[in-house]
Amino acid sequence: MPDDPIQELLITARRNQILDAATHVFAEKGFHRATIKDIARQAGIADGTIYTYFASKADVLLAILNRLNETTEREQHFALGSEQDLRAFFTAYLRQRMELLWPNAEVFQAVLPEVLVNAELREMYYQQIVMPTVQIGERYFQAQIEEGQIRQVDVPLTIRAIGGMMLGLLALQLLGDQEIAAHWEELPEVLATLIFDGLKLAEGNRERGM
Amino acid sequence: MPDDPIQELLITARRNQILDAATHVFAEKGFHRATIKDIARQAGIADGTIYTYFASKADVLLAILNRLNETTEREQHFALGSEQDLRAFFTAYLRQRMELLWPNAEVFQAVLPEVLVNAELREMYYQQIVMPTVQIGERYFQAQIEEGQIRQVDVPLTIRAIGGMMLGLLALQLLGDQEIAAHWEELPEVLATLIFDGLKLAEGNRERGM
Amino acid sequence: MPDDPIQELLITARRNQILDAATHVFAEKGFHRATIKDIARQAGIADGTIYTYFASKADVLLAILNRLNETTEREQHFALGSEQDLRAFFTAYLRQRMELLWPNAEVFQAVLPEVLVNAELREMYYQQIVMPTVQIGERYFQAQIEEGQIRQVDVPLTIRAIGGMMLGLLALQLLGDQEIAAHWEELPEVLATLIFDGLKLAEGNRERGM
Amino acid sequence: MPDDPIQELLITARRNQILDAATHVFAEKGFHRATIKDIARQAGIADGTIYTYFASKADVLLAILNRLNETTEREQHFALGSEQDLRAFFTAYLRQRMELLWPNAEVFQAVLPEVLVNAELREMYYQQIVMPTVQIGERYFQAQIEEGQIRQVDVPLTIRAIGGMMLGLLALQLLGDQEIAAHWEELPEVLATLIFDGLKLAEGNRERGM
DNA sequence: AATGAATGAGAATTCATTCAT
DNA sequence: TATGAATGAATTCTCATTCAT
Repeated sequence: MPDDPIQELLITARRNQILDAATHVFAEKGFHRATIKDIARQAGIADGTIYTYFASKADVLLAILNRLNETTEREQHFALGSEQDLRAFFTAYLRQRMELLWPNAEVFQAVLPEVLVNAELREMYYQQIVMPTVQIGERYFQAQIEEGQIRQVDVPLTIRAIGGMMLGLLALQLLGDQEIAAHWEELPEVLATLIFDGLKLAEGNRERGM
Repeated sequence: MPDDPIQELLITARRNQILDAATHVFAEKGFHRATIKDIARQAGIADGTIYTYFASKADVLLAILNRLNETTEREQHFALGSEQDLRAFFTAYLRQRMELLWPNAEVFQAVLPEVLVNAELREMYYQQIVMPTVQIGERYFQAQIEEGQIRQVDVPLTIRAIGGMMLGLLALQLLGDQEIAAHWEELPEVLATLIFDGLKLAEGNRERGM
Repeated sequence: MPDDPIQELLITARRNQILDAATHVFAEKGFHRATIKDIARQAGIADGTIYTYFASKADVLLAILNRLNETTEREQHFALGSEQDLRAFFTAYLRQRMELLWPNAEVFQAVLPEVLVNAELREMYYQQIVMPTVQIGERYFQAQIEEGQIRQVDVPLTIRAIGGMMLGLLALQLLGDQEIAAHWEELPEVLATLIFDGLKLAEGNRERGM
Repeated sequence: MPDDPIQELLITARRNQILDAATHVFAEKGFHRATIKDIARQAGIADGTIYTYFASKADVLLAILNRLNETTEREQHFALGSEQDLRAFFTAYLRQRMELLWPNAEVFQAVLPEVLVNAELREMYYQQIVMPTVQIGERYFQAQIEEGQIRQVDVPLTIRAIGGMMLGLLALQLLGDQEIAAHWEELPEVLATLIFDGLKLAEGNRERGM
């Protein structure tokens, strides 16, 4: 009975149905303003049913976070360093990062505000989502520096700057910025150029004011 | 009574006392978990007194946001472009941005989560705080490009990338990142270099692997 | 189907299985804190199955009460007055009363609290369990008095005093009294002496202070 | 402010108002069936007000128990052993016990069922109410035996038998027994005679069948 | 008959807000 | 103006009961 694979499937499906509904409602109203009734209605089930699958409202948020964690882990496995052209690689890397963040924008909107405010969730989010991502980047950057592909930089701070930039851009979009929303396809290119080439004029152009 | 300047002063002082208390409590527990009782106790006054100065709990948050807005406006007026060396200017600019954000970290922690979740506040925050800052940056970048000081870039996205980076770094720190907290003095330098020079090797170093 | 004796047996067995489980759980947690799930788990069946045998949770308690009633009735039929020695008779009588009460202590703990609080159950318990027992005692005492075996007493109150004593001692034990639990074997003797001889000194001992 | 004697008085009065209401409602419906709304309505206040004075519904019950404890303690101080005639003393003693129990019948009905079912309350009730009463009795009985006033008996069990008798008679009345309710004035006399003289015929009457 | 997921009524509790003092 | 007790609407969660499988 407990290991009946069909049961298992039904349970997983129902859990996901609830998590989808909760993500939507949390993103719309925030964790606290969203009521169990809201989530149940959105999921098309009765209030009580939620408690068959989750211990509490907080547990629902936790499960959303865990699902995000799984997604993050899965998508983290991409072929780093297979590119020849470093700028092209950066573009690809940033595009992949964005393709992880943007489609999950609703999830972040649902989860971030509460994470920022709840010490326990904060710790969990930082350990399970932020840190692993940061570490992958650090390892890769260190390798690139050692291979002489990129300039000597303060790796930890630089990685955080780049990661923070992605997170910050997402936040600006969540805050209602239309520019980012309208041009997000171009963002990887723009960011890659910014990060790789910097703002300063190319060597040859300096005198010519271009 | 209404125009008595001493009265006015007392009222402002009491309002600020309450806002300070509320900022602290909101940052610690979040807007919803923080109760009027918490704020009153922190401010050393009675619950009811808060309602002499603010119409509602939401109004207290709004007032925190407005006070932040005033701070932002005041500090926004800095002498742009007075620097000769552009990298030095960037360092100074980023340092000034950070000096606006970091000491107000508690305010942001108090305000951001709720702003991300409340459409009305979001609109207000975006119009009054994000947009003005972005526009100042846009105007300045445009000027620099036209003067041939920096490379041709997509100004709106680049500005947002840089602003987002600051916001994102703040967010990472709020999420508990120790690296940023420990090295925030060095951040302006590191970021200025990253943004101005990029990651790619300096021209002369390319073959030598440095 | 309805009169199939094997069916009947199965049904009775299942009902008793549920009643045993419920008695245990009610005694442990009380009627209200005990859930249908608790009872079902204790009985090793599914929640819903209970409703095949009982109309409601209250009905389960009622059935426990009725089963207690049957037990009481059955054990009530003992040979009164067959003893010669009246003190020996009393000892035997009290021992028999206690042997009815003590092994059913769990049942009383399950049932009493709710009976004390529920007018309907109270009425039922009083009519079906208390009254019959009291009446048997009254009839017997009356006979003893008429036969000149015991002193003239207020029969109804005396009977209630003795019955109450048994009930009260059980209650004290349920409340956690170790003395009673440790010495219940001696109780019939002690009580018989108390009730039959009283506390006062035997005639011959009065002067000698013993 | 915290030690303002008028405030203190108001608080005590309001607490007692709530405890009176709760006692009534608990006695009528039992702890679990009684809702906070019931208690509030009975007390003529709003639901929430109860939580200004008590931490929870369980805390209200606890407070009823503590108030009972205070009453018990206060009334326990009576002049034991001042009587000459032992039978008269017993009558007085039992009357005093009953005058403690009977007017508080509602309190017992409110409290006993839950006490019987809740391990924590049980422990508390036993330690604070049952044990002190038992110990006073034990000490007194021991003294009487040593003075040669009463027969050698098993003191602990005898005391419990007498105390249990009182408790059991109260229980029988709570169960709806009319006989006890109608004759409770006579009970001390009847019980004193029963306990002191026992049921057996007075010496001289044995042969004459009286 | 047995199961146990789903239901939704009901209860305890919280807390923003009011208002008499 | 300041106070804080009182209010009661709103919310989370529980659990007896139902019913499709």
